[in-house]
Amino acid sequence: MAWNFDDNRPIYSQLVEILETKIVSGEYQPGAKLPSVRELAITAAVNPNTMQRAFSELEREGLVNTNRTSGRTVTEDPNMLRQVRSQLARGHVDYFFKKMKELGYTNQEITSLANEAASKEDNQ
Amino acid sequence: MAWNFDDNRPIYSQLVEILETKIVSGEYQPGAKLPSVRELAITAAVNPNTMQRAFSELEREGLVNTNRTSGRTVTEDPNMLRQVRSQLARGHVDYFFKKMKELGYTNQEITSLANEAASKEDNQ
DNA sequence: ATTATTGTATTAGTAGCTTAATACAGTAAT
DNA sequence: ATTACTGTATTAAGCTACTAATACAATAAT
Repeated sequence: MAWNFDDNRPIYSQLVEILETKIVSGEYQPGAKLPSVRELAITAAVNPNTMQRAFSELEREGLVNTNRTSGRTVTEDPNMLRQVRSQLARGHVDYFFKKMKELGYTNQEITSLANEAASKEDNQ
Repeated sequence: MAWNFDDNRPIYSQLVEILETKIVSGEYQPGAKLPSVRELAITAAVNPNTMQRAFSELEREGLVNTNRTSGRTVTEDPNMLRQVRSQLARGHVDYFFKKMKELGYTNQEITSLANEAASKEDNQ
């Protein structure tokens, strides 16, 4: 997953979303040590303060644990990981339907488009 | 469709999205006269300058026509309306799949969730 | 013990978004 | 002709996000 940002949203909140996704999808394994704030800031090409701000949010959610001098680790609680993953997915589904209905699409048309898109893309 | 904004994106760009949706979904009919900038600014509870900025974008896209002293009208070109509607829908579908795959969902899981959501919501 | 690395905090400057308050020119309505 | 309404432009102020440049305390590594 790439570190691409769109200009229309604050970077720190996009960082939160990206880091959450990397964690719950397993790209960062449960219990694994995360790169340091400075290191990740370089990787993502953002200011360390901005990365720090994103991590404050992840810390608040409980997805990461912080040891002041030895760095951060991903939570090892599998229930939390599953739950956050489901929440994020649910949010995407709801948002998708909300937007499509605003455009005037019916449930049937929406699922047809989804099935069509799934069959056209690379499998898995 | 309501005039609700989230804090994480510029209001003018959210206005563009809302106005586009109202137009291509038919809430604002083809050829119809639109409320004035000042009037819409009051309705949406934003500054007239912000609403003006949004309309500049719609004007640039060709979705509305501007008569300097008599106001704005929705385009009467049905092809343009259909095309923009499809573009917006396609964007939502693509974004939905992109985000779900980042979370580690397969095509099959994605379409299952979509079908499930469609059957649970109010029909149509 | 010394060094390097960790998270964290602070201060300053820049840029963009939004609001506010006007103002102007053209036209429709009266 | 006067009035009201149209889109449009300008200037100023306030706020937030972001970057930059440091600094400090705690700990791991040497």
